[in-house]
Amino acid sequence: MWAPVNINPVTTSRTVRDTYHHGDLRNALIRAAAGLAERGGPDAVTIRAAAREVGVTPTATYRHFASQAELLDAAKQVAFEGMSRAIIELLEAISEGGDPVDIAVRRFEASGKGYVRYALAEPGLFRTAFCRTPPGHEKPNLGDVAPYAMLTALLDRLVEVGHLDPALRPVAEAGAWSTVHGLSMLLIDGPFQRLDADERDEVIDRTVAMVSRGLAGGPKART
Amino acid sequence: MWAPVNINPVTTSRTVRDTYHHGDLRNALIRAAAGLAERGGPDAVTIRAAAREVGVTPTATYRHFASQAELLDAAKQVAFEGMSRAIIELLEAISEGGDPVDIAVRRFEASGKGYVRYALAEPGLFRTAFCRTPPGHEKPNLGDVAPYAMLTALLDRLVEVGHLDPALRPVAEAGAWSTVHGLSMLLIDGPFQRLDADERDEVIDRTVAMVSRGLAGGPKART
DNA sequence: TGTACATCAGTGAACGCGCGTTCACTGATGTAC
DNA sequence: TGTACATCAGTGAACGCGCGTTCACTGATGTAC
Repeated sequence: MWAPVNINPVTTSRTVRDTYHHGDLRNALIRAAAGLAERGGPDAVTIRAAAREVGVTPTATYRHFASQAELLDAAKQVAFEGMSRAIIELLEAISEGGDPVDIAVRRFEASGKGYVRYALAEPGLFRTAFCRTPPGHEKPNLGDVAPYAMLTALLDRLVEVGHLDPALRPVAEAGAWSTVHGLSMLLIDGPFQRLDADERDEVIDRTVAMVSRGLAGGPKART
Repeated sequence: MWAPVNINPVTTSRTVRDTYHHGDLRNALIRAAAGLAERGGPDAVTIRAAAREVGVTPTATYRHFASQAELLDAAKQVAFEGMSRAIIELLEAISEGGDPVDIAVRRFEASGKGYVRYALAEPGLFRTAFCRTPPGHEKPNLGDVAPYAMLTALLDRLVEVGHLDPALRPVAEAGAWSTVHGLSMLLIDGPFQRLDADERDEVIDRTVAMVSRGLAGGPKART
């Protein structure tokens, strides 16, 4: 089930430069930063390490990024993009046709599993995507976060199709996102990190199913 | 709803020592480490800062802790204890008597809200409780984590009382914990940190309710 | 087509910082006699 | 009750590290004439 798929094509090209001018330093630094994040998480994303990776003086970095925070932010963006790509990949694997409710639910569940799968496959990037942003630098708009927009669409579809009670629709994003996010964290850094592959799969399946049921509205539903 | 309660009595006593021998340096260092974690999260827990706080040489710390990792671990334990206390406090506020199903569900939901509440009240300690442990130093046994044992008991009770379908009982801990953990993370460091107090309360209430319904088993339950 | 020169993208040395950790030491404590 | 001495819990100086960031600079580039 969790076959290793090349989820994120971030390369760690350690290309040695042969000209004085690099030509594409900004992008090279972003790639290096992403590679550092992949291997060591957000703490590994430093100006000096990225410059070293690219084969350039730390000072050169300041032509392209005002500070370390900006470089980290770039890595963060790469991480988010990788996550979106991973989720979309799983979403698109769901065959169309058949019962629309079933399809909508399966697409929703696939997105959740894709989220967790990305976290397990790329823990460093996952941690980077969600590392603390210094106060004042947060993304102003929640809708700008791609996975959030994706989730909103999936939930809207669940309402259209009759699976999700409209009364339970408000802020349903929070519940769904929280669950897969928490599960990811607990699996990669928390108390669930010692689970073996089978236990992990069971936990993921049952947890995602729990969210599906919870959104549908239980028999003793309490709003 | 989220009235400020003194959840964690960790003091930051900056008591100046008047004897050469401290008398209780180990505990003083733990208290200092917890204070640092409270104010600055896990990254702020350093040997030097803790020693400074207590008014002692960094070297003195090594009489009581083999390394910085051990000091951090002590702070982590304090954080977990604080969390347990906060949750128990809310649990015990639920009046007994009346419909046992209702009580069991309300206790379960209170524990979830207590978890999130602690994260919001003490983000630094919360982050410390769940900060990455270097591989090989993880807690060996999940049952040793106090909140986990508490959660298990609450879920067992939900089965006894007939709210939770026994077929859905296995690994239900994972689903419940994941949701409140993810919600906490997204609220304190993630994309939900900009929500105002009302939005936040709505998100918490609806998300916890979603878990309750999901555990009970929805109309279109898919195991 | 050739050249002067402004602009741009890098270099290299240096700063100050806080960290974990080690070392040889010394002052305080308490116990055996 | 007094004292010698072992033990213990601290000190103080130092190490090497990697970091972010600044400075004056220089080599490469490309454009105007």
